[in-house]
Amino acid sequence: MTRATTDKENRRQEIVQAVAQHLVENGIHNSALRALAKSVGMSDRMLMYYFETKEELIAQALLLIASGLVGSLENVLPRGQVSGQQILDALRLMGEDPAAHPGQKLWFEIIGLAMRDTGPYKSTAKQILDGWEDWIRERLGSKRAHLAPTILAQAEGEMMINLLRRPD
Amino acid sequence: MTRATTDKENRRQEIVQAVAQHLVENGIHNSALRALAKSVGMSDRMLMYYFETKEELIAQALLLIASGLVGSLENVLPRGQVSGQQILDALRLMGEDPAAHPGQKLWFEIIGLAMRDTGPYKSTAKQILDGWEDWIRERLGSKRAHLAPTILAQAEGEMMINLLRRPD
DNA sequence: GGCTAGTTGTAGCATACGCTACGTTTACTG
DNA sequence: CAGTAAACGTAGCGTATGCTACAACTAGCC
Repeated sequence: MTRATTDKENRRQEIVQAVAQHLVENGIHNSALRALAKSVGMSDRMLMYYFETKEELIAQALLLIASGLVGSLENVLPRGQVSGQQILDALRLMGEDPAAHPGQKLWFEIIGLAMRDTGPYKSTAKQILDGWEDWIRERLGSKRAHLAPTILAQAEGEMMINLLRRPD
Repeated sequence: MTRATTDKENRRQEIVQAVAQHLVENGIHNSALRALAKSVGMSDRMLMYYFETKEELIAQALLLIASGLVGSLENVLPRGQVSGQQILDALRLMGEDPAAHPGQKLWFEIIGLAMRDTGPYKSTAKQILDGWEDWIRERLGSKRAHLAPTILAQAEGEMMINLLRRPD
């Protein structure tokens, strides 16, 4: 029984992984249950077999994306004694990478949904935001840690405006 | 015939007005045709009589909101020779007014939809963004006008983060 | 009064969505 | 091998959505 549980749990993780990828590539807007099932390679019936509701599935996928996103930041800058300007420059550089754009779009899609919080979007958005702020604070060092909220806001604002004004 | 056209046009404007109000109060997420019709005080059938598609109706309402929003900014600060800090402070003060929150939520909802641009959201978002940037540039005066994009990003980022972290 | 054009109500179509009923297959245990 | 529970496929339910067909009413003009 424990073995079966483990297998099922592994399967669930694979599904969450595939759904997360689908979300990044296609957005929440184009993620009906049937479309997700197609991306995962199974029927929507099976998604409901492995997860109670669509909302639970999406929540887990967003969680995975959030942890991956914050984790990927970990090694791009050393901790402590980095100036705010250097942090902003690093974030700007990362933001310009076209490979990062789908994830950024998804991020602001989540924010839009969080505004009328139905479901897991608001908590996920807060979590990602906190992750970023912690990351900034750690680079700044304790002496300038109070600048973190301002730098975060600047970076978020620039990211949003760039996405809106980009042609694509 | 010209008279009939005028009457119909007036009626259209009234509808757009009511729909705009509904959008600000309830968000795009809760704005199905039948819900809009109820707010306007007519049947959804009539909405389709006055407008070709729902998309056209929403687009016009968003346009009205955008122009009203930028227009309301006009007299809160004098033009020219205002420092970036003063502008940011003024925007922060406005953003803290609870009466402004529904509009702000709608704003980020529009941005989220603009990310997968289906319909009028992206152009409306750009338009509002340009309006704000122009407003900032005019307050700064020509000497410091180049600071406008940075200030705009800072203000947008702070507004977004505040909305996400607010309890409600 | 008839006629036409603009206006409105009733009812419902077609599609998409999240989710489920129900039966069948698979795989493991005794 | 028999029996049982997990794993899956097929089909479709109920609801919501954007939109429309169709008939009826109203108003102005001859």
